[in-house]
Amino acid sequence: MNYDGVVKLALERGFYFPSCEVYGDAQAGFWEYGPSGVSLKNKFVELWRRELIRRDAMMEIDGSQIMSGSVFEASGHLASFADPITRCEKCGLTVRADKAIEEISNVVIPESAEPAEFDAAIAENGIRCPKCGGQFSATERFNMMFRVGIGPEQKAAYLRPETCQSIFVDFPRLFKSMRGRLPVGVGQIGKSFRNEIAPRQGLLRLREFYQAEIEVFCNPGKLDDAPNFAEVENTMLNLQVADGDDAAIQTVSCSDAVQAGLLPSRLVAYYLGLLAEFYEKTGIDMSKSRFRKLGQKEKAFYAEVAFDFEVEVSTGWLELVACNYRSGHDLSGHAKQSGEKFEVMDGEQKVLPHVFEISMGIDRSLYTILEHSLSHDAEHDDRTVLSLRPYLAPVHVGVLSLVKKDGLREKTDEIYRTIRRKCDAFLDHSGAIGRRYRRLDEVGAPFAITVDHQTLQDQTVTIRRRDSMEQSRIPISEIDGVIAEHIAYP
RNA sequence: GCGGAGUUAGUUUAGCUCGGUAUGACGUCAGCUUCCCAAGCUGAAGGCCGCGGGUUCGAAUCCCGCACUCCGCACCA
Repeated sequence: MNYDGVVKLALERGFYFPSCEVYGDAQAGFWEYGPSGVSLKNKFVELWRRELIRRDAMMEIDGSQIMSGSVFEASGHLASFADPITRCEKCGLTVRADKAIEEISNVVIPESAEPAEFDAAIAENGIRCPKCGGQFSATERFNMMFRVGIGPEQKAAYLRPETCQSIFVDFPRLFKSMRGRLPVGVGQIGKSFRNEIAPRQGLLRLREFYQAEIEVFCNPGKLDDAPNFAEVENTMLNLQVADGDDAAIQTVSCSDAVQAGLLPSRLVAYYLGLLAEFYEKTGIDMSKSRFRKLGQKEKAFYAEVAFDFEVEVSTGWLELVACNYRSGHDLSGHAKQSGEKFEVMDGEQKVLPHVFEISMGIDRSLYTILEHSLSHDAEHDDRTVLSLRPYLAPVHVGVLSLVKKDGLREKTDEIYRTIRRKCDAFLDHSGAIGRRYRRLDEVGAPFAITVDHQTLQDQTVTIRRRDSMEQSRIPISEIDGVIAEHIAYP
């Protein structure tokens, strides 16, 4: 399916839609999830918990979305998260000062330089607007963090631009109170906020978005220990280590990737393996995925080695997860800024842990799942089918009466009441039976149970499968078990 | 943020050139049919035509501004 097809489904079936849409002053980059979207998201998050948090015995926290200025001084976001920008006074073209200077005159000025240095370089090299030849204005810093004022004095604080800072700040307490031992992962699901210049493409580029982040704290001297590495040694990864979008992608096992030096350590390979196994279970087409090694210029300011997990969708390659080896950047920054001690004991050794991060975009992941799962079934009147994995389906089972009269409605209601607390069931009496099946196909419901006249005689119902459209009869007493078995997480 | 295209019911769409408050389809709801795979019959609801201003006796239609959506550039910590 393509982008427009997913958006149409999202609007028609309550997956997601623009925020504040009834008002003219609604801002771009804000979308909300409807009932189907929330149900899908909750199930996705549960899968993430199972496959990453619980599987690796990580801790999960839930931190504040508003954090103090010191946090972002220490993290480097106040300095590095702000782009130096300048604007053409004639045509209004806005460019990054450092990039424009480098492209036009080959003079390299670090991104973190003072605005006056950019202005000086622009004047010295006679740099003018590449589009219209106009004069550039004085360079300013545009920070992508949303600033908020706390209390009557409006003290400065910020909406977090990534969830992980609470994990770093909380690390000393977590390690002590939860009896941590290296390596240890700490995860968090939550919202992050970035003042994007041009948000676009719905869930793919938001100003307010969900992240599922994991920070693995490890002893930098023991990056090849990875105690559970054997679990993923045969897990296959699509790796793209050379520069360039079209560079070759090699499909190798985690252990081969380490041996061949494609990945820097067993620790990194282990977590990429877990991540690949997780995404396999979301139903995303893994043959359209890659772990792309980022070049020096693409990496975030805090990253030493970075791999993006990307998936091909109709609009191109889409980054779903950033995997960054952040080294000691964060903990040493917070240690210095706060005066708190962030070193911990690893056996007999006192170490400042390094951090390997798995920073997942939930909204983008959900979009990708929808796009890869949505199709038209040409063999059956072009029916629209959302072939979600059963455990991710917003509705697990539709409960239908073949017809409403002769007591079938009442019998159907009774069955619905008994199963609705055990799974996501949807009751429907109205319209032709075939239309109700098709409607369930569109929200991805893997099963439909239909009550007919035979039900009243022998206490059996038909169960219809979304993908094969096959039907079979089962006793009412077995509905619970059959549904539970098929919607269980893998 | 720059340039381009667009915005009409839940979705999709006609009407805009040549101003007179809007068309069809799908969907939804109620009833009939009682039929196990959409598009059968009857009926209904749903739009101040993105928002604001201007021109006009009168604006979906013409003009201006803004917002949003998509595409290209830039941006993506």
